[in-house]
Amino acid sequence: MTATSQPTDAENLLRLEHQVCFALHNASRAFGAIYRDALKDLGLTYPQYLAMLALWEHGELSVKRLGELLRLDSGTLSPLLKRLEAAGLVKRERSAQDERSVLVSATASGAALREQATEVPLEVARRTGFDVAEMRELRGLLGRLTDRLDAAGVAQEC
Amino acid sequence: MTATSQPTDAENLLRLEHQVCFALHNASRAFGAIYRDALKDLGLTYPQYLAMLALWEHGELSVKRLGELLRLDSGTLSPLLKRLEAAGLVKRERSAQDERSVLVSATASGAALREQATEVPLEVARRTGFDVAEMRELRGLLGRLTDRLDAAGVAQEC
DNA sequence: TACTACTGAGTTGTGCGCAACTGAATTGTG
DNA sequence: CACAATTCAGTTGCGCACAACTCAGTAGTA
Repeated sequence: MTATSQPTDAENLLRLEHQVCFALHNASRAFGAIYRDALKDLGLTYPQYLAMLALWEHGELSVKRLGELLRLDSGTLSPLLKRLEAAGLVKRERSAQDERSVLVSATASGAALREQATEVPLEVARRTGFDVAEMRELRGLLGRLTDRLDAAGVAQEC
Repeated sequence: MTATSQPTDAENLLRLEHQVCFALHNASRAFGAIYRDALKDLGLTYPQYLAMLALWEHGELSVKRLGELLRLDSGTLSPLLKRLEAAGLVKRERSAQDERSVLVSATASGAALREQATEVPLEVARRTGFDVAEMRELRGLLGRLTDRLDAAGVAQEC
């Protein structure tokens, strides 16, 4: 570090960028800890919970479509869905129209879990004491950031 | 969704917080993809890069102190540090004062990597095109959120 | 001093995330 | 029609994150 000179705008920017990325990483993990605890009665991890939310909301989904909704590829989804299937929450079957595609849907017991799952966001909200306006603002910032990062990630191939 | 009735406050809140956590998760992964690409020439992952940043800034650190700085426990740090040691970037030795403690420091080659690493945040900044005001705001929101989540996680034990 | 409690690092096991790959089914094109 | 290119799901391998545990070293206490 140059002790005598003022930090330049560029240096401040780099520092800020690093702090934002690290803060994002930490906030995501801290949130994970809250959900891990709130979800342990259901026997679900957070990614499994997201998959069930998608199936509850949309009904039957192909692995591909589910991956688009959750931003996950088959390398992550296939084993996750196998675990949900082993737990009896989900059914998988090849599509008759396109034999490459696998259709995933909640079983009766998976659908029944939805009732119990409504407690989860209530519990999370209770424990975190959210400020609605702040969360709305945060969501907006995160959405814009993710869009820009995705664009930067794709643009790299040019 | 009940098409005829207004969503209740509870439904709004739940919907909102679900999106925030998911948005956080996605933004963190999108950032990870950018860093993964920017770091591949250095042969470092993002968590390894964070560990090197801490060692460059503070010099020799115990595993415990490093874990406090990065918010990681020995279950994550021990194998990570072993990989950095195998790559020749880091040295580990038992403390003479307290034989339980292991002191970690950058080797000559680890220190040399610092020069090359200065390109990383430049590359990330170039590709993401940050809005400084937005990033500053995001950092603040994320910090407050993490504090609240940590407090909620610890408070659970009461 | 002996005994207990605690601390710090490491190990094991599980699940997520991602890259790289395989293999089967489908689509497009000559 | 035949053959190449593409699509979709799954597998393998690696690293991170975390819980639960072990073990050695240290500190506190009767």
